[in-house]
Order: sequence, then C-alpha cells, then structure tokens
Amino acid sequence: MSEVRSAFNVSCKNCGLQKICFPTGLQKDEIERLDNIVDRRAPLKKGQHLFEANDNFNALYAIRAGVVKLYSFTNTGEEIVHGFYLPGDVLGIDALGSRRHQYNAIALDTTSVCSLPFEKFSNLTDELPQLNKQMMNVISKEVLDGRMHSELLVRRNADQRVAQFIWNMSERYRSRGYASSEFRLSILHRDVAVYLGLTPETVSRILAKFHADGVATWKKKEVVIHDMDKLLNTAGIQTSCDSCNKATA
Amino acid sequence: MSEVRSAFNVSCKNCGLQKICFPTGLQKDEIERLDNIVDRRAPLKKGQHLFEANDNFNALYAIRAGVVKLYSFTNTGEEIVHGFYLPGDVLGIDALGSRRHQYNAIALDTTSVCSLPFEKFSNLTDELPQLNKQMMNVISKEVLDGRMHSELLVRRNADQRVAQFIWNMSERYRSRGYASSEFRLSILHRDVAVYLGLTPETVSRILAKFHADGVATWKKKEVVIHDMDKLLNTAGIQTSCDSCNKATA
DNA sequence: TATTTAGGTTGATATGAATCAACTCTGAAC
DNA sequence: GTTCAGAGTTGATTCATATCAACCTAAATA
Repeated sequence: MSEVRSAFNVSCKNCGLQKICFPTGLQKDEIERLDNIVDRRAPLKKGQHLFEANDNFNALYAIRAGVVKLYSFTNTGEEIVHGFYLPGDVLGIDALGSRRHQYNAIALDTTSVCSLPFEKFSNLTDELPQLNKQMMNVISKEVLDGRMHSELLVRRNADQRVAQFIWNMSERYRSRGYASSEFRLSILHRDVAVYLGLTPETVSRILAKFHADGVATWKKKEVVIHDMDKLLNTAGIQTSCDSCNKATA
Repeated sequence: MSEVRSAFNVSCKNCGLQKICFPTGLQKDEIERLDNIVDRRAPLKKGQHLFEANDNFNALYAIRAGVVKLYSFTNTGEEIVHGFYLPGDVLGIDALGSRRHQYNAIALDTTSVCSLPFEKFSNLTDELPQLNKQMMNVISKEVLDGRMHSELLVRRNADQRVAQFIWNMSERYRSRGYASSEFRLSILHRDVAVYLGLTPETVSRILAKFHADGVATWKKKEVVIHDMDKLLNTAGIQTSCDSCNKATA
C-alpha cells in the first residue's frame, strides 16, 4: 500500500495515464483491484522485445513510458510496421484469438510496461462491467487504428502520409497531456518510412521540404510543428466535408 | 421448435456455417440458447444497407448468405472499401467501442443475416465461456484481416494484389466447403479496385493478362482459377521463408 | 582521438500505375 | 426491340515515387 515506487513503477491509482488506459471510468476500489493484478517489471532497454511472433499469449501490456514498434515480415523477408505504441496504449490484442502473438513488439527506447496476466484480467472483466467496457474500447481502437492505417495507404500521397503521421503523433501526445507542437520522437525515419509504405529517401525529401516550407521540422529525435494549419492542410485532413461519411455511393 | 424455416431462415443448429460462425465449439444446449436470441429478418436486397456510419449499435450481424461490402469515405469524398463479408463472417465489430457504427455496410447481392442483439448476446457470453472465446476469435480475425489488408497495400504491386485477392476469396470459399477454383463473385471490379488501392483500368488490364496467361479468369460474376500454382506465384505467397516472422531486424 | 557503421541526405534516372480519352458491352427501363 | 446508363476495356501519355548511387553526419567502438 504505502510502498515506495520508482517513476517506472507507479500504481494505477497514482498513474497519470488513467484517462487513457484501463482505469478509465473505474471507481477507486475497482482501480485498487486492477492494481492488484498488474505485474510491473524492470523497464525494457532499447532494442529489447516485449514479445515476439509465435510467443504464447500470457498477458496484455499497457505502455507506461517509452515507445514500442509492432512489426512482422512478409514471406519475402520485407519488414512490415503495423504501428507505434505510446504510453497508455495497450499491446497484445493480436493474440486474443489464437493465444499466440502474431507480431513482434520491440522497444524503440527505454520502455516500461504494466503487464496484465490475461487469466486474472479476464476474470476481473467478468466482475467489473466498466472494465469490460473499457476492454471493448481498447479492442475497438485497435481495429479502427488498423483501418485508418489502410486508409492512409490507399488514399494518401507521400506528402499527406508524412504530414498525417506527424499530426497523429502530435494529437496522441496532446491527448496524454504532453506538449503537442514540440516533442521527442524516438522513432527512426526508416521505421516511419516502412510504416507509411514509402522509402527512407522519400521521407527524407519530404521532411526537408516541410522544414523549408515552415510546416514542421524533424531533426534527430525532436519534432517541432511550426504551423499546425499548414500541417493539417498538407495532410489533407482539414477540409471538413459534411456529407462525407454518409452512404450515398 | 418445429416451425418451418426457409433457406434464408435456418436455425443455428441446422446451419451449415456452424464451423465458421459463433456456434463453433458450443454444446447442443448452448447452441439452443444462442438460437433463441438470434433475430432472423427478411433478406436484404442488393443495394440495401445493413447499417450506415453513425447508426446506433444494436446488434452484431452474422452473414447467412450473400456478400456485404464495408466502406466509408475520406474527408474529400473518396470511397474506401474496408472489406467484403461472406457467409459466416461477422459484421459490427467496428462499433463495439463507441456503440455507433463507424462504416457503411451494403449488400452487394441478395443477402440474409442473423442479427444478434448485443445486449442479449453480451449476457450470453458472460454465461458461456466457449461463446466468449469464439467472440475473441471473431474480434481477433477482424484485427488480423485489417493488418493483412495493410500489408497488401504497403508491400504488394498491382499484379500481386489482384492475385492475392482472388486467392483469398478462393480460400474463404474453400474453408466454407464450397468450390474454390470456380465460384460466383458478386463484387464489381470497381469495388475490388478501390479495396486494393488501384484504379478500375489497372484491375481490368491485370485480369486480361491473367486470362491470357492461363492463371485465372474473372468474367461477369464468375471466377475460374486455371492454375492455382501460377496464381500463388503471382500473388507472391508461395515462397516459404523459414525465418520470415522471426524478430531479427 | 581515430575508426567504423548505421542512419540520413541529395541527385539522376527508371518505372509502375494513374490519368485521360475513346470505345464497347451488358442489362435494365421503356 | 430500342434506348440508355453504368461497368468494363484498351491505348497513349504523364507523373509520383522507387531505385540506384554517392556522399554526409553522428553516435558507438576501439
């Protein structure tokens, strides 16, 4: 109860990510019960895997700090990057059906995670309707994120993809209460290129252009958004279109 | 119990899709309980919507017969096709979190669905662990399908995309016990093009080539696969690569 | 401090698929 | 049967991004 925890080892009830992570909407005593099943281990070092494809599924993982890349390979050995997971995000949904992980999850930076042993977690969701609902949100988010990734790949050109990626990261930091127009991103341009279905050269050229045009700068691991409107415009997500999601076609 | 049902109105316990759909792994009496909550309505005509974006989420839908296209629009009004749902597939997962549908679902052919009112279904999963597990499979499938779609879009050229699409449809029919090298596909080439991130012209050219090369023919609504090996080869999914999903990079 | 190496940049060139345009086919409506 | 619209085809051309290649930079290692 009153034990001392390091910054990497905070209980759910003291965690700044409550609004994003599983505790959302839970009562104090319910959070306490969740806290009791959370397994907090030593942080992963950069380059360490949280899990690998084909590993047994033992737990869901909530990111506490750091960044994790979820990836796999095509049968010709090319890498596919499925996404990047930030603090508050949940990893492991891919294994719910088969009880084996389908992809690899690697820390891109020092990363600490809260491990939720699935057996225990599952029992708890049976008892706490709100936790079950939050689990649905997490799952749903995973599905919708995938669809958004597809949308980006089918319908956006290179400029729009890069702009949308930067904007998306900015939004995700904002929703976590961090600065959204200036932040540290421990993701290689190379990995972003793969995620966006582009080459590193193309990403590099586009970032050079964004910098020159006063849109945004991404040098080293620092992202600075100079003009949010320009960025949104470049991403092609500004034009509000009333009838857009109506089924008319 | 002994009521007469049309071909479009079969109870779960007599349904040929048991192996694919929710009843998988359930006991006879459990299937009975599932049967009791299923709401079977008149079939949808071609062009009718099962649900539209922003509709309230009331139920999950299991396709009994026909084909449904799940789609939405970008904010610039371009259509995005997320997938095609065949008999045994489940629609509505996209709404689990927000309790509102995110996309539009339209029948591409006369389509009958089994409606599972979510409230009742949810209660039943609480009581039947096997049904809950099957629900996890369904959700997981939705996530993995999305990832596979992304993979196709990032890493495959036009030929491979079309070949993989045809092969994928073939496999899905095969797993349902239908003919897999000759089948009816009520999907417009136009819709496939959108799904694959290509133009109708490109799809048309590729299909002409496949026909000329004796790979496969898709004329009108009839698909005939002439040479499965060639098709797999063209799709680029034949090369088996041992170390492919290992985390080495 | 020197060396190595992975990541990133920049330029020249190639190419796959989009675009534009004209035309044909097919099935539905009259 | 005729008309018409939407779907599909085919060809010529354009263009965005990949590819190839050389080089730079900074962090890691010796």
